[in-house]
Amino acid sequence: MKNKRPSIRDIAKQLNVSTTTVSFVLNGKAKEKRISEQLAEQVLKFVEEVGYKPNQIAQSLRTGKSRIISLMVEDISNAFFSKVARLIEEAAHQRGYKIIYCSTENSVDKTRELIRMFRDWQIDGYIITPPAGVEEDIQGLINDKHPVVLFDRFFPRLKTNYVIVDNFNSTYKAVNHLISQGYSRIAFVTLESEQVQMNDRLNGYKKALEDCLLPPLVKSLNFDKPAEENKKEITSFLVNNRQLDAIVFATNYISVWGLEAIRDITFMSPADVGIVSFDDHDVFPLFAPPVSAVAQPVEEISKEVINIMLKQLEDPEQMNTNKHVVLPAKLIIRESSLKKKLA
Amino acid sequence: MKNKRPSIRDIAKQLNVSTTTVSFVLNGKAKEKRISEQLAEQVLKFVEEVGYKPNQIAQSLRTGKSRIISLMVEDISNAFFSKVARLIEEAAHQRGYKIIYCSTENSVDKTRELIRMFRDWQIDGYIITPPAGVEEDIQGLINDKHPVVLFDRFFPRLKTNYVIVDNFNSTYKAVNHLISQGYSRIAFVTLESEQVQMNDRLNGYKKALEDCLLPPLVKSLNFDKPAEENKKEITSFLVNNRQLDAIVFATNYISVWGLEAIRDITFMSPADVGIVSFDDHDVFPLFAPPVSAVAQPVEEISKEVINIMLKQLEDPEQMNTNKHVVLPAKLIIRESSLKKKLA
DNA sequence: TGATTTCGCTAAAACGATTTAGCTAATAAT
DNA sequence: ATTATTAGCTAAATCGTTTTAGCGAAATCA
Repeated sequence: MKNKRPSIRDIAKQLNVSTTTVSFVLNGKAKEKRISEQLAEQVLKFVEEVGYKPNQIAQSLRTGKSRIISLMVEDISNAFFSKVARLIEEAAHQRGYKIIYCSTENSVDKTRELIRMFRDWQIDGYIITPPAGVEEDIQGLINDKHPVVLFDRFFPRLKTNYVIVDNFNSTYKAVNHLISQGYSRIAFVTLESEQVQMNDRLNGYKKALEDCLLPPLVKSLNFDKPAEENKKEITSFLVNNRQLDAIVFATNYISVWGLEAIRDITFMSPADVGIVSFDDHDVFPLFAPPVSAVAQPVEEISKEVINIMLKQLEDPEQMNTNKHVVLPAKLIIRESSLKKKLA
Repeated sequence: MKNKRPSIRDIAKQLNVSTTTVSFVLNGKAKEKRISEQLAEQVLKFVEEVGYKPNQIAQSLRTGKSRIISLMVEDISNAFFSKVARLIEEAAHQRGYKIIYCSTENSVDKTRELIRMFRDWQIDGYIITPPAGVEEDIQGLINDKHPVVLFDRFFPRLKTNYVIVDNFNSTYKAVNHLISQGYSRIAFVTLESEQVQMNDRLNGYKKALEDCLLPPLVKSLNFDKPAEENKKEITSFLVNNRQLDAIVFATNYISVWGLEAIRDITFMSPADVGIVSFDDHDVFPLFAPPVSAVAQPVEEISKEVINIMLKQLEDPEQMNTNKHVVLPAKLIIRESSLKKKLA
């Protein structure tokens, strides 16, 4: 049989004191509550000896705090998100918080259900990359004084904390880099999406071309469609626009689709076309040619996110103070975006 | 102010019944406990109306069940693990369970601490890819009647449920494939590791060579060292063994290191050497040449794992019944392991 | 009719912590 | 010597559920 763990009452009984006393000592309120040093020490020693650990559930029920933070990302199996998740998890653990991750899959319904579930669980805080359409649910969290930090994207109309990268300028620079390399028919492959970060990337692209009086060429995909279908979409887009000489992909997984598409097109080789991916990926250096990327500063993003979250948790005064962190992304130039010499 | 959610008492009061009654109805025990259909319906209707949801924490405290399963993987940012995690998460959600993931980083200390923490939290079940050295901690969980499922690896001396792939035969076949392609100086790059899955892969490799009277050539890396250092190790290994004509990498991230190493060696080109990676990766098809891989059946692994877990959770009779699932892995042959014609 | 069974419901005790309010004895003040 | 203060501790309420044991009224039985 599972032999029950000792409760605070067991401890109290064995020491012939009240649970109150034990609780005070354990919560470092011995001084404040005038428990004699002698007794306090005795309690601590005994607790250490028997290895007593307070029951977190009971503690949560009583205090209303769970020391759990939820981390809802678009897709945990995406390299960018899993990296951030890993870093946030680590930082949180060090501060005594647990993280529950999950993937929203950019679905409003799933996200909504998850938020509801977490609220039922009285989770302490919410770190979210929200899909378009959950604005009200986030507002609800804020209204009810739950600490919230958004990242990767945000809602312009919502007063929230968020951490993002400067999508507009990053993309602008990436496109400019291509132009400076001599590319002039530059396409942009993105998602049909209302999300700000996607829009900013698109606008950065458009602005860069506009500034150089070049025509934009945009292809939008549907996140919800299966990958295979999106690959085909890209393929026919490329086939129908043979004049293009460079492509910017708006996320790392779109890049992967796109590269597969290029591979499958006989008249096109990855060496013939300038490529920049938004979001870096461990393996991009290994492609032939290596793929240039706009790398988001994963460590800094994670650090900012968890800091804002912990600050809120530790000081309710700091609740939803509307912190906006915009970090620069870094253009990593690899061969794929360098103009090859003509034969 | 956070306006408090209604409690079961509030519901009871408003309906002029006891909390007991409400509880019975809510838990579907109306019939069994002889609550009149009329009243039962009334309660359900009202609960629906006001959108009452039981407080999960209180429920946990009372029942001792949290409906949370912990999922401890080696590294959540590794494609294999994050895929499995995502699938398990999805299946668990559908059955009303939450998942807490975390990364062990193959550290005994971190794993131990995590297990301790989860025990404090009275987590319902444990899904773990254990690092070597935590055998006793796992045994402790089992002794205390906690549902446990290991995957990716297991401890031969431990009576536990586990789900793995047939590492030995999968590797054996992969090496045989290389041999059949005409490669004869085949190296194996792996980790210094006591973990069974790594050993089995190594042994499968050795056996295949032995059967063909070919000499083995093994390089072992250290998981804890930084990636850069391991890349250098591989580089010097390759430089010192110029005679080799094919390599099997024991995990997908080792493959990535190895491919980088090859890229950096001037006299060697990925096209010149046969390559198979244990563990597939989304981007392997995109490499030049595309990388062959032993693909673990991610969906089936996840399905088996969560099924065994749920069976235990739902029927304590089924607790730790020592289920061993060994799934076949699939050799996916891409260009990298096909012998090129000599010029 | 009186005894027994069934029906429909509920009071109250858990679960394991925290916290408020207050008690007793010792010390200080008057 | 009486009162006020303080030191040192604790009883009991509370958080929101589940569940055991049982109560009164109606129905059934003898």
